[in-house]
Amino acid sequence: MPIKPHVTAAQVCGFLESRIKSGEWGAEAKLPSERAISDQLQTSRVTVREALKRLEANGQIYRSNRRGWFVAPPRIDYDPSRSAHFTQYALEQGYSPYTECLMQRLIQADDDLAGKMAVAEGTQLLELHRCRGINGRLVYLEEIFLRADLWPDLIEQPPDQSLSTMLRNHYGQLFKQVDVDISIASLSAAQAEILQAPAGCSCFYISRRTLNQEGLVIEYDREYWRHDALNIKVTHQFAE
Amino acid sequence: MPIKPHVTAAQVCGFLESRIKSGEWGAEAKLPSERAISDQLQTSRVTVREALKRLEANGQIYRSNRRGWFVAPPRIDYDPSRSAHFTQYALEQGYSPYTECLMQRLIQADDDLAGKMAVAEGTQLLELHRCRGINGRLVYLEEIFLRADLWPDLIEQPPDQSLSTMLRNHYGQLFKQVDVDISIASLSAAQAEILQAPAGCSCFYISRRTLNQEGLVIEYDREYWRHDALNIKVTHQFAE
DNA sequence: GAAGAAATCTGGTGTATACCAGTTTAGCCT
DNA sequence: AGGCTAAACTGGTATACACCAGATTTCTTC
Repeated sequence: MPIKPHVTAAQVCGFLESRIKSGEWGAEAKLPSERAISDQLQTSRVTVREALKRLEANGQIYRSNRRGWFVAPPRIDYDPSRSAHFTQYALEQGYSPYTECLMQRLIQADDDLAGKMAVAEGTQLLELHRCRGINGRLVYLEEIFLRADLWPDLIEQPPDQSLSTMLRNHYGQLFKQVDVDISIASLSAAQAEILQAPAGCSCFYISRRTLNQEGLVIEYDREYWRHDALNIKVTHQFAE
Repeated sequence: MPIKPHVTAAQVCGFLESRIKSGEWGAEAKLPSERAISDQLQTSRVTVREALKRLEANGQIYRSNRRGWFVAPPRIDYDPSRSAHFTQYALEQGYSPYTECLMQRLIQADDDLAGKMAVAEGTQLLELHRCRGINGRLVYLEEIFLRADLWPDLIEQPPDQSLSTMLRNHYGQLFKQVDVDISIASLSAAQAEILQAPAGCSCFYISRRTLNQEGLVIEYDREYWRHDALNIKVTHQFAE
């Protein structure tokens, strides 16, 4: 008959959750360290970590590599079918958006990319890597692929402005259709490092193919979102 | 200077992944037990579990409570904006769909539901809980809410047939618009038990509001999907 | 005060062990 | 062959401990 029954991970979850819900720990607040929590609740650090991972799984908290655990801010609403700019979405919802171009280069389409963009293998493509954040926190990485023949001067452009606006205004392209794929993936080691997330962290994977009126794929992009940062909203109107 | 460097979780991931990708362990195959893997690779069970959880996070494997770990079958493609029946989707993709009605009752709309369905608080609603699977594996739970005044006889109907077909044919309703919300949540203890998933397991949360031509909310449902079972595909056509 | 080095703190990852609660299997009995 | 029981097996969860690497803070030095 154990004198002191074990403190369970579920109990630790409850303890932490009540403090988050009560507002004692507001958005972006730093939680006590794992060791401090395990001392306070008379349990082991392993149990505390188990509890923290469960709260992380449903997006209530997140961690920043070796800096600590933080209360997750509200999710951003996002409609991937609208090809709309992240910047506008973020501003409309009262956030401070941030974009950084990580890489920009010309590549040749491999088998997979050629299929996705409906071009011949070896076709020259412009590849852009960007990361984007709100309120100082990086929330997703994106890899953009554009047909080099359609955007001959694009590599000269400043990469931080809204790409969709630029494509629309400067190149006069009109979007006709967007195909969106959403699933769950995990971050590669390199991606995890950029987002300051742990190795193998699960994320939202969103890929989009944008077609113009002639049916050409004018943009193909892959986004890797922190799973706790995003709420996807899609509205579909049925044809009459 | 350590004589035997530690076996890392990443190495265990590599070991398991190579066997899955090579086809040595096909879809639905049972992996060796955690203890057998840790013995074979000369590492601890904790490290093996860490590796298994990473593969679980990106949907390569899944676990069934206290039965073992299994190779995840291909994801099912699903377009939540089409209000289409799961059964049809599954059949088209060559799966054997399965549906079971777990619960069916009349309730009164609380504050939250009243808002979602655009009715007054206290309005009588029909609530249905179902679970659905493909090829013998449960993949999601759904909670459906219908206005009792619009479907007076529905509670008498056999619950296992396609609800959307039934609504369309039997009640002559035409769908006009669907609002879809997608995010990540975690399963409640009760939900986890039904899906044979571990406590606090992360899942896709999809909620849908279907409006008819008069703008009435004729159906509101919440779906909780195994995160590894689903690939969401949405196509959006821009207006001319 | 600014710059740089060192100590401290934090999560990340590994070791070994233990016991519990369902699932599956093996064996026994009828 | 069928049915029951008990043993073995599986993952789930907890203990305690140790060391690493990066982030942060503090202290020292100029």
